[in-house]
Amino acid sequence: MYTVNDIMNTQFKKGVLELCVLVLLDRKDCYGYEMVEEISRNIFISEGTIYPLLKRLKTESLVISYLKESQDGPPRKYYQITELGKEKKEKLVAEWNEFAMGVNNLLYNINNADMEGNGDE
Amino acid sequence: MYTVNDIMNTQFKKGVLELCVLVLLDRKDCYGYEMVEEISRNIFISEGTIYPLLKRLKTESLVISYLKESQDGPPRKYYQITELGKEKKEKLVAEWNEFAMGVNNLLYNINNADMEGNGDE
DNA sequence: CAAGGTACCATATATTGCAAGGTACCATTT
DNA sequence: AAATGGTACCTTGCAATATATGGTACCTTG
Repeated sequence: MYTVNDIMNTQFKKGVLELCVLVLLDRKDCYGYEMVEEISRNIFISEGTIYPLLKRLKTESLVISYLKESQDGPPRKYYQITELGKEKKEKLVAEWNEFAMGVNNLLYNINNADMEGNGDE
Repeated sequence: MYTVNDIMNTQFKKGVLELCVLVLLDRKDCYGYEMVEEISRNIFISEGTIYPLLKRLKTESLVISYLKESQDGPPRKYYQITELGKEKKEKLVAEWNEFAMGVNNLLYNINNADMEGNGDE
């Protein structure tokens, strides 16, 4: 079921799954189980993680949900991203990019101390 | 003092700071306060974060420490990476790269469902 | 009707970053 | 000499979140 090795550092994921879910939902409506499968293609995720997350997103009005019958099992609860959710997504994407760049700078020893000549305190 | 905006998602950092510290120490011995300054050039980090982290790394024998006098203030506690620490660093770097790639795949909609034709369950 | 896949959910736990607060050294200023 | 501010260390309590675990229920197939 899970295609990515599960030894991946759990801590790395903190905060990123919210981003991943919002990105997926910005493409199309999805139900929880489906998102676990999608995300699992790239990073390991447990089923027990997605449902509390979706609940939180709904509480924060970043998504809404509706039920839909299924032939393969019980009814599916589809989630749809809201305008607020889209804004949040954009923000998270920007933060992620900045963050990932910062980490890579540190890993590759790119010292940008000189690049910020303006004392911005 | 802190050059990176502090609105960056706190959760993103989980687990990454350990990686950053080990990478810095793999280049040269550092003391805590110094590492906060170095890391802060790229991602925000609070002083209250580094000392418990260093303590943990020491407990896990990933680093050792020694004191050294300073003209600028109280004695500095320098940290030095161990062989075990270097192994851990390599592992974390690899995990980080895999993870960051996975997230980017999701963000850029690179569907690698076809790339793993072997049903490996 | 039993088994297994699909699909949902809740609870308890562990990890870890941060804020807040504290101690102490040193140089400069008043 | 006293006050100030920067350097440098540390601890405690809190908040956020991924996971394990366990549960319910639908549907198909043997």
